[in-house]
Amino acid sequence: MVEQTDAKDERRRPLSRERVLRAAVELADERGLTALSMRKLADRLGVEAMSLYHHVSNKDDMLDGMIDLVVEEIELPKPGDEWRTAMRARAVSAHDVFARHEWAASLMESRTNPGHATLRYYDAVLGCLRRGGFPMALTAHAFSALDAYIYGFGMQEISLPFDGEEEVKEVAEALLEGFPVDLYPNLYEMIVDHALQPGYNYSDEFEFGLDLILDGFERLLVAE
Amino acid sequence: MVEQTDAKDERRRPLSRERVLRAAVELADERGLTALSMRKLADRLGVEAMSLYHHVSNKDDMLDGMIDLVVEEIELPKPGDEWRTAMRARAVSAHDVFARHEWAASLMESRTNPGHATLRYYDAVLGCLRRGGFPMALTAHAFSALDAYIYGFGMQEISLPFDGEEEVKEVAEALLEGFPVDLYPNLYEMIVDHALQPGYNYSDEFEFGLDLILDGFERLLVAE
DNA sequence: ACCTGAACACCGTTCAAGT
DNA sequence: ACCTGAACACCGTTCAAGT
Repeated sequence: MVEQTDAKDERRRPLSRERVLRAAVELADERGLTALSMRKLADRLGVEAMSLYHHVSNKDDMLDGMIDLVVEEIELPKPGDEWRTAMRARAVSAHDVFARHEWAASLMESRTNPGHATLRYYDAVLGCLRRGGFPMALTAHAFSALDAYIYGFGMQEISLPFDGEEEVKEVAEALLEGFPVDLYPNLYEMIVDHALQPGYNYSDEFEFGLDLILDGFERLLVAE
Repeated sequence: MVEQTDAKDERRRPLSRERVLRAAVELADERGLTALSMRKLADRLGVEAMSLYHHVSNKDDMLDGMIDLVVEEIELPKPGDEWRTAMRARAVSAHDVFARHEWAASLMESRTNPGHATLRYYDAVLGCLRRGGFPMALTAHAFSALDAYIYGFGMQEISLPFDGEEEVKEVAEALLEGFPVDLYPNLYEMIVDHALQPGYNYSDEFEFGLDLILDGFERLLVAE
């Protein structure tokens, strides 16, 4: 009579779209998007692959659903906050979310079927800028620039072959063995004299660029 | 004895890594990355799939090679040009290249094995900034911000379900049939009162954001 | 040296059949 | 209503065999 939630019971619970999507996100987080097959996902849910098709119409539909689940994690700009505070917070939050779900940034931009969470997110961002006094054209500029930057940075970051400050050094030092300094002198200088110096952390670059863009729009807004 | 270069002769020419990669880029351009399989590529080259493995070690290696071929098309910053002119030109060129090869931006950021063209491209960009008077830290900031923006914008753009001004309107108007205005009022306003107005062209947003970022770095540079 | 046929271990998806 | 077994048309890749 005690409530049981161990793995066996979990497996016995009936499938639902929600449960399928959550398991898919989990699998993609753990093993990457290429390891996410309908068959392996079914396996993890203790079910046959074909059963999944009762809850998602196909793999594309499933990917769309996964994206929407991830976007739900992004902190929406709070209606009371000043536009700059709110935009900064949502950008940092989006960046965190993309770091938690490394497969998401690239997938998000290649899908063309935004779900409810995505539409609500976009709407909230636009609303925040408009309430902050942005005219229509400037709102479009800011939306486009910030979004491009946030996704672009997220993708850049996950393509780096390391996590954290420690690992950077190991990887870089291995890579620099036999590095053709004469061919790429500026790259060499950047890595050795800057990126490998103590205190440098690539992920700090995100907020630097973000603030630079926000500064730019603030300047344009007061000039209107 | 006349030189013949029709399809049949083309097919009979021996395979080479170069020829495989060029055909792969062509196929991805025409039919998208998901349609690029080793088997279909072999077909197009008039050969069996297994023959490709004499020229690329596997599909990953092939993807790396394709990226490098595409990066080669990006105009390198000219050593004589002032940093801002050169950075603007290379950003616009990169943006053009990603528009020509829609599959490339997302693929580029997910690969971790940069080839010669990619390393040379990065090196040239860094060199341009350094020669322009950028201190090391600011060079890293500018490189990171510009790259994130360029790739991010490229991905955003290709995910839009239309090409050109005409088609925007058709797609948008179809989409707005039954659009839940009350749920997403700001999105609705943006689409109807701005994006669908004559003269609006999404791809113009690229240069707006680019100039804003370049402005920001110019300001920081003179303040140094 | 370069290409191939057959095979292996995978995919997504359909459909008729089971409970 | 929900799940499954068998099947289909695909994948990338290996390997021994052909020229």
